[in-house]
Amino acid sequence: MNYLEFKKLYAASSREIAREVFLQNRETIRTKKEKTAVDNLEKIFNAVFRITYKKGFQAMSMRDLSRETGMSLGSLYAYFTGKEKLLNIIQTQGWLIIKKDLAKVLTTSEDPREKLRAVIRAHIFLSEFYRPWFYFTFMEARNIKPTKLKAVKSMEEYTQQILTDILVLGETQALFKPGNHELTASMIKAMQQEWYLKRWKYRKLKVSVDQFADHLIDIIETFCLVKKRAATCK
Amino acid sequence: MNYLEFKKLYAASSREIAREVFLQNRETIRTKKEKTAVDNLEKIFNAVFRITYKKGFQAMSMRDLSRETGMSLGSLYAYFTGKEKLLNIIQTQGWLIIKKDLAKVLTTSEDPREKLRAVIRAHIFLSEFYRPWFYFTFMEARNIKPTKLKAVKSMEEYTQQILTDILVLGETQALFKPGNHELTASMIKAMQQEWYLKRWKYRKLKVSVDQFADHLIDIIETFCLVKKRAATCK
DNA sequence: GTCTATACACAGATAGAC
DNA sequence: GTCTATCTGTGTATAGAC
Repeated sequence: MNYLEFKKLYAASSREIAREVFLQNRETIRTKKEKTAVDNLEKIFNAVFRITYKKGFQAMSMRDLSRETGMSLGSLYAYFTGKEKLLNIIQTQGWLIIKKDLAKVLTTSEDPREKLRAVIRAHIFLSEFYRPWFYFTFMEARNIKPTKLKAVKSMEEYTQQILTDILVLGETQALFKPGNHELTASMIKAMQQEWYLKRWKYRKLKVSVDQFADHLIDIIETFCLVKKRAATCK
Repeated sequence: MNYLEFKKLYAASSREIAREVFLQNRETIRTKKEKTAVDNLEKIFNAVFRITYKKGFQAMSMRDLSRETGMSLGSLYAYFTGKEKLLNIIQTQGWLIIKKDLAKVLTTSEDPREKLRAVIRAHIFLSEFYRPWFYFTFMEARNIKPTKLKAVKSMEEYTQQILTDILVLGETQALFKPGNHELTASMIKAMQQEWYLKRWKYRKLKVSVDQFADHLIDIIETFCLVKKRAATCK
């Protein structure tokens, strides 16, 4: 499956996320009319991503956000009780998106080789589609209060566990070589992250998301599969 | 070469870095006595790393820094003209360290296979030794003024170019398979970065820096080398 | 060379008009 | 539902005593 096909099948739109945030925060959002609220939430999130990409969340002032959205300070505070709550909403929602879509992918195949390919691709494609959400969640992870911090680390652990499990399953079926699967899973995650952390680099190199995913899968399959046609170091 | 041997041969001490900063900023540092200045600079850098690891540079106040170093606000300003200058000093110095030590490694061997291993290991070992500097430089890269931004991107490009050149050289000698070497070099960089960005994960998995480097080299050699003994997916 | 006390700007947040 | 005007805390930075 390539990126275009994936996009059609799995990804919710940016607007649907805003709608979900609205539904889950109805009691604190002062604007009750759905269309207005969802419109504004979408505007707010996009503005946050634009500003924080350049200087980070802490350095973004509410006045910056007011300017970028075209909304007044007072209006902004109708949508969240404070700056910290806004941070919280974005981080929580980001994690929910990933988890939901990854779960769908997991059920697609029984063959560990297929499964591995599907999960690696899905994660990269999701991070492409929701790049601002992924980038933000990674870069602002430090600002999470200790109470919520556990949830973020376990998200890293959750996605890594999925990969490790597939590698272990493949070994029991004699499809994958034995080895330190946890470490290999970590390396896969590192390469996946590269895609959304250094997007500017790949734009410059003119590497598409499909090429990137194929290359990563090629490296991992050459390393893990018991037999494999001679791969090129492409 | 393992980490212990590397450490003895290449790495400057944390104190020597502070001394170099002192020498390069003599005109702006108000404290003229070398020992006092270097002592305090070392204390300041360590405090900055401890604080910003948890909450980032923007969120660190000068009062935080005063508390952590045990120095007063007034004293701190004797060492840099402002918070922004402090950021600048750390980022510049971090880059100088890496460049100098990497250059030394490059001259060690003529065989591309040896060279590739040496460069990959050296980068990981340096990032282990100077972990706070690497972590800080990566995470605070966004806060650099556009005038200095070019230097940071070219640092990423510089280290990547070294890897690409080795892969291309190896291909011309029929030691490495043909392929998209630039993309492979990117993937190597991504995995190297993983080591200093997610140190907590490897502490938990009880993976040493030597194991990590070996695993990364194993993956890349399995993918790139023309012939290779059957590798385990360890 | 280092400290305390303080100036001054700007942040987050809210009250109340429209 | 959105705006403007404003409160209050905290930030960076400095002046001047010791």
